[in-house]
Amino acid sequence: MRVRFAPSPTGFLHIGGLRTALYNYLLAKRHNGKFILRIEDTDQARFVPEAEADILRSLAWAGLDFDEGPGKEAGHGPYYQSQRSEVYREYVQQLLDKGHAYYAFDSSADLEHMRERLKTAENPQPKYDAVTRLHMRNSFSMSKEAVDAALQSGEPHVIRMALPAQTVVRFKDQIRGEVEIGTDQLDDQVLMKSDGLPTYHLANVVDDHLMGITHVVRGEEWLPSTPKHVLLYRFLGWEAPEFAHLPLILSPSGGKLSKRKAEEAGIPVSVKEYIEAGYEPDALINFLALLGWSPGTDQEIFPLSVLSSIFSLDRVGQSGVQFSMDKLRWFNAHYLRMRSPAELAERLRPYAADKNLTPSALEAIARMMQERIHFASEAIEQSSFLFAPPLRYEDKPLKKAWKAHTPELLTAFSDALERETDFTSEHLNDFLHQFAESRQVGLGAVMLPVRLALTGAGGGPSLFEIMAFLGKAETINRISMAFTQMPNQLSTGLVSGI
RNA sequence: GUCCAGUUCGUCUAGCGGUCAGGACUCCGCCCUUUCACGGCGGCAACACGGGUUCGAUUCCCGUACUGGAUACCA
Repeated sequence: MRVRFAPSPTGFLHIGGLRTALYNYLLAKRHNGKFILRIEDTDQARFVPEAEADILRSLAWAGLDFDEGPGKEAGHGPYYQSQRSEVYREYVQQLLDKGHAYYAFDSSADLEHMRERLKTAENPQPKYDAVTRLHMRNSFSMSKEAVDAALQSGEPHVIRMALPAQTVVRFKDQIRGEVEIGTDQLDDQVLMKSDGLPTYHLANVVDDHLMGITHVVRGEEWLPSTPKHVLLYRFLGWEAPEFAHLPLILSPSGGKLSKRKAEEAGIPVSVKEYIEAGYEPDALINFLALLGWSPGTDQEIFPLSVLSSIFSLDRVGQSGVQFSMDKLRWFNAHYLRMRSPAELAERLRPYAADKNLTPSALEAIARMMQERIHFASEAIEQSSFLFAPPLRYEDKPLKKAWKAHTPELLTAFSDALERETDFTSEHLNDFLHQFAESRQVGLGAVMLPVRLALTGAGGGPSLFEIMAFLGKAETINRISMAFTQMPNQLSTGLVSGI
């Protein structure tokens, strides 16, 4: 089995493109086949120079390594369509010779006029078809001599596919079953543009055949033009590959996930944005895998390696799917939690660049924040209390924490802490339990005010971990600050001295 | 307009003639916990509609509606 992902370098890799690449990759891996990358750069007008590098970078980030492609020649290259012009010329000549293609000299203005003239309410988009072509400037309407002369004089022209009239093209789609479309619904597709480059339709058929592609897995937007491709294979005397058209990713507001709609919904469209936002690649991959494919069981967590062994086309859905940031966020948090503290610490490092933290301090933060973050970046953002005393306390827990006996309790606690030498979280845990017991108070009576004094918030990581991280001096310092600031905030709503 | 696809909780989905229509995300409640979170338990919530076929349709067939895609010298 040989499959390919064939993006066009017209922009940053789209999230939907990544999913198409993923499904191709998984199918290849599942069957010990080859995953090929081909750059379809036949549109000079829309070419974006940095797009290819972005595609390569995005695929590598996601872990989708290709077996053949740019920089990985394997006898089927080149893998850039712009470098294969000779190849296309050869086959288009065959089509010309067999009468399955013809020259057309119409300018874009001519085409516009034709469409304008033939346009009616019932037929808003007139086709360049078996009837229309007789009234245009091409091999059908012109004499052989006139055509030759035009070619000789270098008149701009395209080569169009001569569609047979009144023919029903049937093909099997791996996901949708039998599909049939009549040629009366299609037009004489341009195969070779006036700039000498092929259109997608020609290039894709020629390349897929020459590269030995056995399964074409692509987006559903290609379904209606597949009959043209089937016909092309037939005209060229080739066996067509299997086709599988994936359901499209829809925006939550409906419609294809376009750049504009995605932005409105707060969904990044390009993979680049996910990389920059610090998403976990395995989380995105897992999410994308389940967006249109189902394993048939209740399991949802699948690393790429596992997906590679269980993926199959027959479990790909047929209907469009909406992208859900909520679900993706959940996957991201889940994968973050699956990391070891050391691994997570490495993920956090870029976000703590300005903090000058030791590896063990970073790992301590990783442990404290692991279960309460959805993104790596949040660990540092949400633990600012580790680096500076609170500017104010949360009102609700403060009211709950500040009782009549609290000052006295905190004083005693602070004094006892002063005498401690072992400031590990394990020991602090024992210490605090003993303290509460000796004072005949519940744990909460002392822990809530202390937590508030240290972090300013009613919730958060283990108090003992926090104390251990801050160290003895800072812990005691923040508790003593609380003596004046807590009553102050309670009576005036403001914190003094800050 | 025409053609091609599609339609199960808000979302992703399981289901392939007989199920209390299952799971996940979101939301809500309870438990665990010093707190928050994680986790556990529980709850809200779906077969687009109308005809057939059948003893019986979410499941098969036909139609309608709706949704999406295509209709370029773009992919």
